[in-house]
Amino acid sequence: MSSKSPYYITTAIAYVNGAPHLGHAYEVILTDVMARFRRLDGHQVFFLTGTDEHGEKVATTAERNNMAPRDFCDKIAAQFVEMDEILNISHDDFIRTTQPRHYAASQAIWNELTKRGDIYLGKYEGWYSVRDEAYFGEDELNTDENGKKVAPSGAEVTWKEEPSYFFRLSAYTEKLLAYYEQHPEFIEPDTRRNEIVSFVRQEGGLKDLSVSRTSFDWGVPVPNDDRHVMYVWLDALTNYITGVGYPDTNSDTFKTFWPADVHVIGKDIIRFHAIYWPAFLMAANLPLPKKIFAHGFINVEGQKMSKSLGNVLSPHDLVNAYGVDQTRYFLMREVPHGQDGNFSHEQAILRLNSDLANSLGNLAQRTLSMIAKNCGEVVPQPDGFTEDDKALLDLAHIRMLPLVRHEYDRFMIHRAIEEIMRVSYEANSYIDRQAPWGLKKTDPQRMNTVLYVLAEVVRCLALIMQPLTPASAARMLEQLAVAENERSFEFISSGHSLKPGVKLPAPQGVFPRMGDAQNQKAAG
RNA sequence: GGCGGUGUAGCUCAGCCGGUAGAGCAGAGGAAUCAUAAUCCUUGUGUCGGGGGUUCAAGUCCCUCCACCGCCA
Repeated sequence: MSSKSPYYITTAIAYVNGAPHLGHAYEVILTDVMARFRRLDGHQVFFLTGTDEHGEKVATTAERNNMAPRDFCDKIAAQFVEMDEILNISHDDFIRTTQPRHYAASQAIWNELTKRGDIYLGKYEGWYSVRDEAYFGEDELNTDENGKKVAPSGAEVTWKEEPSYFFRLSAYTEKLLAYYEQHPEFIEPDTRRNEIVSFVRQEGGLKDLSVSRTSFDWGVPVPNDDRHVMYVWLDALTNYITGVGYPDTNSDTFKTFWPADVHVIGKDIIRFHAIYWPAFLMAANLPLPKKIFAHGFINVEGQKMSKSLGNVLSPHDLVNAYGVDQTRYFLMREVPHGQDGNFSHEQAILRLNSDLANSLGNLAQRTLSMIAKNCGEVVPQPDGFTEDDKALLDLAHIRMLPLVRHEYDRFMIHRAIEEIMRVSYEANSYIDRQAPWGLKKTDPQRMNTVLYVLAEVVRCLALIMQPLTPASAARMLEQLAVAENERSFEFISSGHSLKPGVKLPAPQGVFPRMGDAQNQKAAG
C-alpha cells in the first residue's frame, strides 16, 4: 500500500473489576482516533485493546457475586466488547488475559526473566490491602477511628507473610535512567516523565519487585512452581506482546509491529508502564515501546467522577443523548493533550452545535442543497479559478493535512480539530463572500465554479474528519458520491478532485443541532 | 516536608529563542437570506496570581510570597 512505517498502538487493558465507564470510553476513543488517522494516512496499523482479568480483586468480586472468576470475567469482558462496538472502535484484536495465548506468552516471558537470572525466590511479609492489591510499610499506615490499621487509601490491611518470587528491578535503576535520558519522548506528557524520573532517582534506587503470589490462585501459574501465580501487572503488561504473537518472535506480526509505537494509558498507571514494563522487556532482551502516553481523566460538571457523588457517566448515557460521533468528537475536542478534561452537558451542547452543526454540518448542507437545486443534482462544472477560489482550495488540498498531521503526531487532537475547524470557518466565509445564490441569475457559470470549490472543500473536510466522526464523515462522503476506496488521505489533493457531471444523491443533514430535549434526556 | 506543574479576556485555552497581549465560545452592533433560526462582518481599555529584581524593553529570565493540582515521602 505504501512505504510508511507500520504503526502499533494499544490501550491499556481494562481491569474487569467493574463495568465500563466514561474513562474507559475516553481512552479507547482516543486510541481509535489515532489508529484510524494512521490507517487513512497510509500506515499499516495494528490496534490492540482488551481486558485484564486476573488478580485477587477480581477473584474476590466474583465471589461476592456468587460467580466463578472465569464466568464473572466473561460477563464483564462482554460489556467492554459491547462498549467498543457501540463507540465504533476499530481495534484489530481484543485480548483477554485469560486466553491460552496469553498464558503461553506470560509464562514465556517469565522463563526469559528467570533464564536471565532476574527472578529469585524470597519471602514477602507486610501489611497487605486487598483493595489496593499492595503491601504497605508500618510507617505508611494510618489508624482509623476504631484503632485499626488502614492503608493510606483507607482500605483494611492484614499482616501477611508469603513466599514470593522477586524481580531484580534494582538492577535496572541506572539502565532506566539512562534510557529516559536518551529517549526524552519515551514518556509523555513531560510532567509525567518528570514524576517517573524523580521516582526512579529516589535514594537507594528501585527496590526489587514481588512478582508472584501464593495467597490466591486466580492468575497465570508460575512455570515449574504452580503454588504461585504471577503478579497481575507482570501478567497484564505482557498482553502488549501477546497481541502480536509473542513468544513467537519470528511471527510476521511480531516482526512487523514490535516494538509498539505507543501505549495509551491513564495517568494512574504510568509507573507500571514507564518503569516495570521497560525493565521486564530489558530483562527479556526485547526492544522497548517507543512511547508511553498518559492521558488525563474526565471530570463531570467540574467534579471527579465517583460512585459516592453519584455522577458516574456511562458511555451509553452520552451516546444515547448525543450520538456516537458527537460523543467521540466532544471528548477529543474538549480534553487537552494529557490533561484532565471536563464534561458538562451545557458545554457539550455549545460545542456540538457550534462546531459540528452550525459550522461544518451547515456548510455541507448549504453547499449540497444549492447544488441539488441549481446544478441538476450533479457535481457542477467549474470554469477557471479566481485567486479567492485557489486560496481556499490550497488550504484544503495542501495546507490542512500537514498541519493536522503535525498535531496528531504529538497527540494534540484538540489542536488538530482547531485546524480542521479553521478550514470550515474559511469556507463559510468564502461562501458569503462569493454569494452563489446571487450569481444564480447574474453569472451561472461563476456560480457553478463557486459551488464546485465548496463541494471540493467539503470533500476534504469529510475525509479528514473520518477518524473523529467515522459514520458521519462517511455519510457526507456518500452525499458527494466519493467511492469507499477513495477515502484515504492520499485523496486529499487536487489530483483527486470531484469529477464534474457525477450524479449526487439527495442531500441530508449530517450533524443535527442539539436542543434542550437532548439536554433533558442526558441529565435524566 | 521534597520534587514537578498550573495560575493570561465571562468560559476553555494559545503565546517559540524577552520587544509593551491573542484564538474559539459566550456577549454587543450590523449585513445577508443559499442553509440545520444556521452564516458573514465589526466589536475585547484584560493590573498576563501578588511583590521585588535583571534589562533600553518581561506573561516571557531571576528571587520571593499566595492559591490550586500531581508525584514522592
